[in-house]
Amino acid sequence: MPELPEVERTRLSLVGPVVGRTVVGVRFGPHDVVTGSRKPAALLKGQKVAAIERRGKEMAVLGSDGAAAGTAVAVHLGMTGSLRYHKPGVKLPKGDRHLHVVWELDCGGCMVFRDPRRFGGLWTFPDAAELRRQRWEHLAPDALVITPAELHRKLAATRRGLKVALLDQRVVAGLGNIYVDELLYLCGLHPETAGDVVAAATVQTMVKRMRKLLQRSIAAGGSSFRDYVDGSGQKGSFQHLHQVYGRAGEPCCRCRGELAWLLLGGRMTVFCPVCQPGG
DNA sequence: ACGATACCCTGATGGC
DNA sequence: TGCCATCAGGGTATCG
Repeated sequence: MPELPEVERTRLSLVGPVVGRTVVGVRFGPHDVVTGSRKPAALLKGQKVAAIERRGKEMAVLGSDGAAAGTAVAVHLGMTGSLRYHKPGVKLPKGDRHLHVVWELDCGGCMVFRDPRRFGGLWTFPDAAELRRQRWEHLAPDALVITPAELHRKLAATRRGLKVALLDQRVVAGLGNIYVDELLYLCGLHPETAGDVVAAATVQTMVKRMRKLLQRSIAAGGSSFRDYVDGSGQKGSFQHLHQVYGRAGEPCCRCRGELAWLLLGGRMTVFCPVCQPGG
């Protein structure tokens, strides 16, 4: 469930306590969630954390080895993943089978990757350039960065419905089920509207509203449903501002009509048939 | 190129 | 109280 706003909150909350720290040890849980080298050095042992970046729903923890470039770890939170910093002295629960990787830092604190459902994972690369090339090359521009012209070009190239197209990370990176439904509602667009019939001017409005939506959610700490928390354990509150997601059968905020739902691309899709006509 | 479907996995939920 | 069935969903893979 972590989408762009939740991943960005996680990143922001980790930058302070983790960037600049040196990784003095790496411990692994019982499940292997690492693709690529599992050597401690590949997971930044002995290196300083130089930066934590984000593209779409994906984070990258970049190491630096003195003057030399360090290794790089891509982190995807999947559905239930979290990346958290724990202060020195905080005891991790014993026997937690969902703790997958613990990075011990020179401050005495640690960073922990936990993911019960294991839809997320870690990918190690020799350096940041390799990570970007191998892992991020196929991703579209980030939803906060993409220009209307770029999005229009991608949508014009597909006949798929907007719901399915916007969930595709090769079209725009960072949107998931929640924010796509919210965005289409804000734009008054039916989720089955074919991508290639959307006018450039409409896409321009869409990009504006998308940025506003995502930035508002980031400001509210993201959306917490069951258990999403950021890197410091903080919950978000944007779920209280959702207008359609999770509200099928309830009244539309605008017209008071009943919100409908459809299964599109295997995803529960909630929309207002009156305010989002067509399809 | 697209839609449909299955898979990965576990916690939460609801019925009995 | 407990046991089962069901469901959710991001990404990937496969089939038609």
